[in-house]
Amino acid sequence: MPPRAAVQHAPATLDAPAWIEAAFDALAAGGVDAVRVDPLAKKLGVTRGSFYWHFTDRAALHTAMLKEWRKRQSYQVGSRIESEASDPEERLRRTLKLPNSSPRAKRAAAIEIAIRIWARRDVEAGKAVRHIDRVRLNYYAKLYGEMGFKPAEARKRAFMFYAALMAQAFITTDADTDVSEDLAGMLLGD
Amino acid sequence: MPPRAAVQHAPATLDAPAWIEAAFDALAAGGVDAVRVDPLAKKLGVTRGSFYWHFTDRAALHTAMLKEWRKRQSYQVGSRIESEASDPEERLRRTLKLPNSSPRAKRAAAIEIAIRIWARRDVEAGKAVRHIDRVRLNYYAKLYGEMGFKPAEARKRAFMFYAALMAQAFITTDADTDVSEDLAGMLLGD
DNA sequence: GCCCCGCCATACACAGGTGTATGGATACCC
DNA sequence: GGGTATCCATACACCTGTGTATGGCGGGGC
Repeated sequence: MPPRAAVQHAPATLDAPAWIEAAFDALAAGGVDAVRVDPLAKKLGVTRGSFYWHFTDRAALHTAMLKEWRKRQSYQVGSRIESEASDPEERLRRTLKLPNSSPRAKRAAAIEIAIRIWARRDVEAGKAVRHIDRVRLNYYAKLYGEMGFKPAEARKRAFMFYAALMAQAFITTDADTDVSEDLAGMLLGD
Repeated sequence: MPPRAAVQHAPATLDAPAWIEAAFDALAAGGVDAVRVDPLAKKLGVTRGSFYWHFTDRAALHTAMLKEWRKRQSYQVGSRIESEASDPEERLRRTLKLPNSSPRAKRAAAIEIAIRIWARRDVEAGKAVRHIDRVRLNYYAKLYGEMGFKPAEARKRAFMFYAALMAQAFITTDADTDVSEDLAGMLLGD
């Protein structure tokens, strides 16, 4: 037997979550169209026989990914920020810094972009995105509310905040200058 | 001969720009991977023979698209806004409304998203995006400068402005509520 | 020790896209 | 009105990916 290609810590047996994780990598790298069974199998060092055991379909993998993404609610809502920080302003400030922090966050941002363009043609992906957007905007608005803003103003500021957060992932600043400080200054006051 | 499929005003002879336009449609709909020769040919009512006459390659089409996109600088810089409006504030205000205006703008936004995710794996696309971001940020900063802000502050505000502009295309608000008014209020003052 | 079951490999048929080679049609030139 | 250049159709070989059917291999229960 040909030795199974050297992959990181390939567990003796491959489960569905492992496939989903690899699928997210492919998604981040090349969009939905890049999450294909055969390439994934090669990267995982197995054949498609494994895949079609855990999933009925390529579409099944896609829906599983969306379900998983919804569950994690990707970026940050209800994450450790919620537990670590106390006052709303500090929470927002930390949230704003996330995109520039870990490579894990960069991966999450890439996944986010991919899902958003995916949502243009897939109904389920669209539902997931709308759902997450609602959840996040409500959360930010809640925090701004706790800071003393009236509901209408809080919602506006929440949108601006969300916009600034996402823009850090989308806009390619020349150097990798960290603009989160400036953004915090404008959105939260110095 | 089978009658050439009924396509809108199909010119008797198909030139390279026509292929590129169709390619942009495909790009907006499904990303780079969706801009394929055979489907394009079918949609245009011709065979791939036509394509391979105008282009050497699929890659050649891609680079031609990037070149064209750079030329138009997509969204708005130096567009009719520049010629119609006089003062910088009014220019920014109009720019902010663009995403919610015409279906043409929506198409441009879709193309924009597609190119941005494309830029994650393609070097040339990455260069194009960085270039455009630089151009736009400089332009917005220039306008803010004309409004009286000092360079550093102008650059910060330019980023916020750009963020808000892009977010309108990326964030799916519940209804299609036009938030451009609120954004203008926060970014430009009421 | 046998059997069954979870997990994967192998092999097949098929669909769709790429690129090339070559021929055909049409218009234009003079 | 024959020749040439432009533009596209047709046909071919090839590759990549999908889904299915079937076989093989190991380990746990008893």
